[in-house]
Amino acid sequence: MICTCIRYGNAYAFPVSSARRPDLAALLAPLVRELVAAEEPVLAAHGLTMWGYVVLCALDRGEVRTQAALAEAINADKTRIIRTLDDLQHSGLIERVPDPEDRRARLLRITAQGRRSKDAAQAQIQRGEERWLGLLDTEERRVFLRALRRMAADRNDGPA
Amino acid sequence: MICTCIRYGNAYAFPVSSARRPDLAALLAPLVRELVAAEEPVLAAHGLTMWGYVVLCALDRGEVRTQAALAEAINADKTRIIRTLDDLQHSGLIERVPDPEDRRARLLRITAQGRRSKDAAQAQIQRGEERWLGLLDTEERRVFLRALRRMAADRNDGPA
DNA sequence: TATTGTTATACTCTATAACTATA
DNA sequence: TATAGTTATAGAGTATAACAATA
Repeated sequence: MICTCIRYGNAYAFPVSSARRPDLAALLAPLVRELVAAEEPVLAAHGLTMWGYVVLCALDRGEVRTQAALAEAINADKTRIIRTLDDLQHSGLIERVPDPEDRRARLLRITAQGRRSKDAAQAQIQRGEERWLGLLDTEERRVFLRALRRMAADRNDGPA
Repeated sequence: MICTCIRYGNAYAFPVSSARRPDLAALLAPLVRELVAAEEPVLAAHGLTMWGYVVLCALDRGEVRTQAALAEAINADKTRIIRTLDDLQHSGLIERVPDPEDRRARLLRITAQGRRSKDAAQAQIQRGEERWLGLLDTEERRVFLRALRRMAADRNDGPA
């Protein structure tokens, strides 16, 4: 699969099964890979890396402030976002200021420029997604996105 | 969230965007990761690795015979499936016989035992997928899977 | 003692190059 | 010369461990 499946954080090939219906992952994983492949040149054109874009999106949501919280929010190790933060800060896309209430922590914030870059990249990314969503009619598209959001939102609720 | 995206074959974190709607990849990638995480213990219980399962599924489809064709079919480098093939062969799940018409090539075939293992694992995997598909009603499920198959099938058709 | 951010190290997985034997 | 399969090497990306500063 991308057929790739993911363990640790690495990607593996996925089968397109011969069963009555293919495994969900076997359908989804190649699609994800294509979507990601389509995103990368767009991000590059906007001077962003994938991780950088991830961070900007998370900060723009405004739900995290510290590096530790950010790392958890994007499911990354706290050590592996540091370089990304360094670069984003150096480019003026984020700010990193000491937390006056906890001098160990540094508070992160997306800058106006960072938001502009992120929004511009995202707009182009979502236009590109029409290559796939355009295969669906209006009703299918509505149901698909609703279903997908529900399944994605179930993330933290499941029993195991 | 997985939040992982894929480049080369590696995984990256994905944003949950603040836009009108999240990026498709941001919705799909975490879901894929969860699906994969759910598959792994099942595969392990059946004595299979993810790559091994991928290979068995591909061979069971019967569309490829040589190692090179298999590698292409599962989007893997030809060098990185060899160990997997060695293991599968050693476990009696596949056969690898010289091609009488081209003595360079080795023809791959899933064995009856291999098919049993694959089918058993797949049945359990698809039962486990009900954790997600069960969130959809009958009509949603039908539309979702149809839409997904259409988008996944578009793989080789697109303009770029 | 625990936590935040950081750096340095080791490990996993992958791709690349090089080899052989055939074609 | 090109291709199928294989092996060995180097590289990218990640997690783990260890550290300083602060709580």
